[in-house]
Amino acid sequence: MQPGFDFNYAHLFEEELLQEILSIGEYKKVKAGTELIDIGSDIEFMPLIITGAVKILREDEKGDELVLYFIEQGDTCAMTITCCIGQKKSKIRAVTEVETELLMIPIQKISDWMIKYQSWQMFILQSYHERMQELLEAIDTIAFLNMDERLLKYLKDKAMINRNEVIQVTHKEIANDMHTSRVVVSRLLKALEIKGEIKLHRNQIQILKL
DNA sequence: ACATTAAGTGATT
DNA sequence: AATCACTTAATGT
Repeated sequence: MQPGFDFNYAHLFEEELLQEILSIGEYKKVKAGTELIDIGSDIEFMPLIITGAVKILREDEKGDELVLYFIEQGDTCAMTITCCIGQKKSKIRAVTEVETELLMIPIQKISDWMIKYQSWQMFILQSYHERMQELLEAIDTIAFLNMDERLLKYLKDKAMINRNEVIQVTHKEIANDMHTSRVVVSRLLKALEIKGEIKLHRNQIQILKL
């Protein structure tokens, strides 16, 4: 059994399914910044995250990005579920945020196991539900929150994912993730620093109030 | 010492 | 909140 897998998933599935997952799933360890799924690509595998985190983003025709949410250990990608009920091409991009360990499950197995295992069906529905919630939260954030609140949420999410109150990032990168300009980010960060929420350094930001 | 990249700022729309 | 134009600061060669 892969290290870590036990901890996150073992209690969810019955023994027989667990053995199938372990024998069929392909174990992978990837570095931070690895693209797992691209927009328009065919989805062949469903990733089960054992450790680490993945950034899910949307992109427009010009290549401008917008981060929707992050997924962590014990989570899976809802896009792969969508593709099992028709849609084949991915509508989102998935990039690892930190070094991540995963199990790649062929998508055919998703529906096979849905019929065969009650626990798997629950897991898939539960995951889909959680992703739906996160998507709604992302919409709320973009539609109802001011840019500075949005920025603070982004920083806190990022700190949470990295399990570190100091995050390694440039203002430019934040601007890309939030689909705004670097100048705006710099100004808002400065304001947050004055408010005592964060401390700024070159290439890194310390979150003071988590 | 010089070039490059990150970050700060005023002014304008 | 976006863009421009410019400055200042930090870092690499």
